[in-house]
Amino acid sequence: MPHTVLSFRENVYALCRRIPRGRVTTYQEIARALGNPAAVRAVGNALHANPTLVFMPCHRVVRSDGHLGGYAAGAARKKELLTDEGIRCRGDRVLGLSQFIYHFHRV
DNA sequence: AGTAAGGCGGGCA
DNA sequence: GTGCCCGCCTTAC
Repeated sequence: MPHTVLSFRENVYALCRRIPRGRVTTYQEIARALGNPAAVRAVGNALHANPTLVFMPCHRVVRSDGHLGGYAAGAARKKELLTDEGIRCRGDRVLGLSQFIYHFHRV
């Protein structure tokens, strides 16, 4: 699915920015919200390339199976940030993901 | 124009 | 739980 105005990346960032504090979403959710459900991997790619780590809560994006997934500044840092927001983890897994998951309404 | 690299997901052993 | 494999999409080179 070609994107006209905004690049795929920018769309990913836009969605990522609206994940509330204390909530998480998944790479898959983002891909689906973009109408490109098969682009899960590209979503991770885009977040990895994100230039503004500080204003981009990409630490709130985790894998659909509950694992933390990657983070440019390291998974340990990702875990820290999530913990600070009240999301508990054990090992490299988020606990009770379904309670905190944020679903986007369609775009 | 080909190709490889990813912060993935799902399936199956 | 752990692996491995295959499919998928966007970017950068």
